[in-house]
Amino acid sequence: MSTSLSKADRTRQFIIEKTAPIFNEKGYAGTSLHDLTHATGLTKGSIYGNFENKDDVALAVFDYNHNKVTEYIKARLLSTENAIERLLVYPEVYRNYLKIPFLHAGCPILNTATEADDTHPLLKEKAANALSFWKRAVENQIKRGIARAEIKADTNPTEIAVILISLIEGAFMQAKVTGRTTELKIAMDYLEKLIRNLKA
Amino acid sequence: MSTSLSKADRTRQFIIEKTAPIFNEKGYAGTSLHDLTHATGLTKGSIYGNFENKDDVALAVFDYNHNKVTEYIKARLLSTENAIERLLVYPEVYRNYLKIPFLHAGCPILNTATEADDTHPLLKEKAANALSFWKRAVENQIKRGIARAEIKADTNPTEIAVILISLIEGAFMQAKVTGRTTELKIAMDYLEKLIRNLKA
DNA sequence: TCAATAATATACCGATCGGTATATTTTAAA
DNA sequence: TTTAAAATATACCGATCGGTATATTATTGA
Repeated sequence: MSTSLSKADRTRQFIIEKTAPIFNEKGYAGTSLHDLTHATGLTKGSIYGNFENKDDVALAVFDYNHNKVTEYIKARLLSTENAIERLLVYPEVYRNYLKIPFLHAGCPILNTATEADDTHPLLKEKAANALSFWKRAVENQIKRGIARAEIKADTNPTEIAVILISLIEGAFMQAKVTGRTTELKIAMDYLEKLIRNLKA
Repeated sequence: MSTSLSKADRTRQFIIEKTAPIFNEKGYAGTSLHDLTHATGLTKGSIYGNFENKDDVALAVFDYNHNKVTEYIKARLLSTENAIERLLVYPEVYRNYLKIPFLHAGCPILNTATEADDTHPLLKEKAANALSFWKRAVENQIKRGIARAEIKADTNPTEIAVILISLIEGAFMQAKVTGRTTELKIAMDYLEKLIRNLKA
């Protein structure tokens, strides 16, 4: 065999990859089984042979979408050692979201959080965990920067992390709904200034 | 008659008021006709006698929800003449969103913008207009504050408006999905500092 | 190469979707 | 009080929803 994955594992992955953009675009309630069969070219029988139900697909898709963003950011973070430069990766990435295919339909965390908060406990929990993960990652970058004497010692890691996430998500939402990047650019410019001001 | 409104007008208003929280909670795609009949105690015939279709209800409900928030903010804005105090109304209101019934299910702009951006052009436009309206209102408060010499003359009204909106929406989303207000509090504390720093 | 088995397709289920034609009831002006 | 019109309820439509039992096909270890 050319791969160690079973046929089912490959089909499962295939379904996730093909339907990921749809869930991110239309949301959980807005995505139908027909959308899944149409996007994959498979039948319901095949989809239900690999997933328990629609929920099961949605949860796997969230992980996939979130992972894509995380990997993309991570690769850029590791391209520099400097803590300030690393923090600047965030505004840089989201400012250019139009150039990043899997961010076109929106931030998976934002989309999922907003739809699922009152309706879908499992998705809600996944979105909440993703946010915690993101916050901790930013906090750790700041702590590392303080330890390396690249960031002011009196910087509050949690505060900066929360501001960074809020600005990105809030501005991203505006960009998506207005169809222009004016506000996103303003917010990311401000965030960059704020980050540069952390320099020791 | 005790009111000048026709029966139909009153029923129409009744339907809007009763279904407003549901649309804000479940979203457009997640709200069914059954939800509407259940919430109102009316039948489909009655609802379709007063509205053209589900879209028509959703659009009217968005206006209603958005108007409620706007009126609430406006009343508090007018309680003070000072520009800084007026700007502080925004973090103060959203920080306490749990105490405000029609904000429990989330900010109607955020909810609508996130769901409708790729799926529902009319709702998307309404959300975009609401954002423009909000931005202009904040800008005008800042310009007024500069004219009254209460705010630094070199303040950029648009920049502050965008930061204010982004921080509120981004932090609000986090509060809704995590179920705690820690992040919202941090973001609103920061926003208050930022606003107080505008003082001339 | 050949079975056993795993994976996928077909055909169907009841429930619910948004929507409507028509009958009944309520409103309100004369 | 009567009556025409407006408002609401009833009963139904076809389409689509998520989901499943079973038949067919493809895979894979022996």
